[in-house]
Amino acid sequence: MLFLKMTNHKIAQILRNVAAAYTIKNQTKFRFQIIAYQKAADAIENSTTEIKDLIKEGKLETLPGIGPSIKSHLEELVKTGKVKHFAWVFKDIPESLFPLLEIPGFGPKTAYRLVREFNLKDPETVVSSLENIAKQDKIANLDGFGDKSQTEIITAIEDYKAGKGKTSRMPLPFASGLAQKLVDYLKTSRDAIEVYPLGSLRRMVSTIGDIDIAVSTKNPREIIKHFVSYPYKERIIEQGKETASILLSSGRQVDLMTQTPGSFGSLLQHFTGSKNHNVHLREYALQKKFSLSEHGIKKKVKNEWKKQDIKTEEEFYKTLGLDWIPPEIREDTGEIEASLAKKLPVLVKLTDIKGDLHIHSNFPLEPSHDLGNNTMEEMLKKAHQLGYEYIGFSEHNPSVSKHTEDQIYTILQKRKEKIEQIKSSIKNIRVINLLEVDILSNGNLSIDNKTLGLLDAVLVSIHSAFNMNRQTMTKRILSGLSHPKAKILAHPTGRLLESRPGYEVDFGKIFDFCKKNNKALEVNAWPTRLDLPDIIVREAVNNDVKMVINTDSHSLWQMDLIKYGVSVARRGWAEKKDILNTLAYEDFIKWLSK
DNA sequence: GCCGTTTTCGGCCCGACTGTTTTCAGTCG
Repeated sequence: MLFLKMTNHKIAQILRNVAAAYTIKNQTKFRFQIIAYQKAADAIENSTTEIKDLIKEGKLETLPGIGPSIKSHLEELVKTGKVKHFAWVFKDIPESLFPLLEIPGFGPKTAYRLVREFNLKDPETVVSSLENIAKQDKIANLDGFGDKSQTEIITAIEDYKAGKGKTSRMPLPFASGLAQKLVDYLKTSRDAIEVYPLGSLRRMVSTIGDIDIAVSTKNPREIIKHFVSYPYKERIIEQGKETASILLSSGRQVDLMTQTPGSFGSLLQHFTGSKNHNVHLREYALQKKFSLSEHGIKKKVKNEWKKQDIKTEEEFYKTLGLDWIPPEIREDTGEIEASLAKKLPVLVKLTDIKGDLHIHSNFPLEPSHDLGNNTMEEMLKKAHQLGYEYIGFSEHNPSVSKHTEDQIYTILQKRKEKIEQIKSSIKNIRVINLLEVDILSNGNLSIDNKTLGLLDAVLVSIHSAFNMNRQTMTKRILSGLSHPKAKILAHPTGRLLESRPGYEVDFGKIFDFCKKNNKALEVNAWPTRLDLPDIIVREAVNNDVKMVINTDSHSLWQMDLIKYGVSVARRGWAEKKDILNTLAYEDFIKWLSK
């Protein structure tokens, strides 16, 4: 039955389509329903639990933005595969309209107008058909359209088909590098006083769509002229008096906003987002007779709005009676309430990290997965430079198919001798003898007890047979994790950003087990993993489950990526106490041997 | 249609930019 396979993403999409359909039906009459359905879609997209499981557990209404009405519609959807009320909303709305909404510049009104005008009915071909129609010069003479909008439609569709613009997201470190180039370029202008990357980059979101940059200046005209002359731009998307957007030849979009130094605090706050954070903040502010924007804070005095310039972000929040909120948690998931109550978390910091426990050296232990590129000595030197107290080597276990148990024992015995020798010669950093061990599909660890005895502890992880159902996978992981030597579950969801969704696991059960048995979950800092995902980190924190932040480094330079793991932990509201590798060596070892 | 540190009723963010318009609708974030 089809509906059983309905993912959260799919359900969110249906709700967004409902909002779009309401917009076409009567935007004024349904304006609050439109907002409500969009909010509900956001909540479902961000939920870590499948909607059908939430329904089973009777917890659907715990999602913010889901009330009695949408709840009953979703129950109907999951039970029967369709919803009476939605059928009514979608009546007279051609299905072919929805693919067009994926294209930048197309909203419900434009899309509806065009599919009706040209009688486009097939969702599969609507985009190409419309492109042809535009190229045949048939749009420009419609009422409300013109040559320019026709050209824009062609460009937008071509970009969309080529995957340019807002159609894909890039890993955070890649976006940081790209943004830095823009920042450096903008700083070459005399008129640029301060330049910062903001938006999802500043909030350290795992993947970034477009790059947002703010400039403090007394001369926005010059800054914008300079910006749109960026040598690596493909074209200018828009260019106004205080903002502009360009498309890079790499297909990425960059948005620029400017503000005078005296009001720069307001722009920092506005352009950092998130959108939901800002909307909530503005609603809260209204109660206090404040109106917020990127230009400043207006206060209502005797029925007249009086504008106040805001220089810094701290001042912005303070004016509203709030503590400054770290950008990483500005997602409208309780941070405004926490700030108001003076109960914001003290988030873990990069400098709190005292060691990295997931390091692959090039010690030749003939693994079935990849070996590292540097010697143990080189990696220790790097760890010392990073200010660490300790490091754990955790290469993959030797290949099971290519060795006998005795051979594996011998390899790891040699490795242990090597580590002992290093311990006696290198004194400025402590070494822990770990290993990354596969959990086989039957739940057993891939090496035997005798060999495990050579090690201080192991990280366990899934590297095969990903396609198990939730129950079996959960059982498999708990079985592997139940070995006394297994202390850390590495990259717990197995996801690869933008390419693999990760296997299905019941994290409720994993949390219970970890808490009861002193196990930890890894926050893997590898840029395309960032696994645990931030929203699951948040649940782990709420369940008092401990974590470690590791890089999974296979080369020296990768050890610097730890900051991205820290940012994931921060986005999950993790404090120092939640992260075990903030402990001093003695305390960490004490936990490891518990 | 949702929600609550004025509220279970009566609210619901704010502004830039563009194109096609002579004052605004649509889209975006």
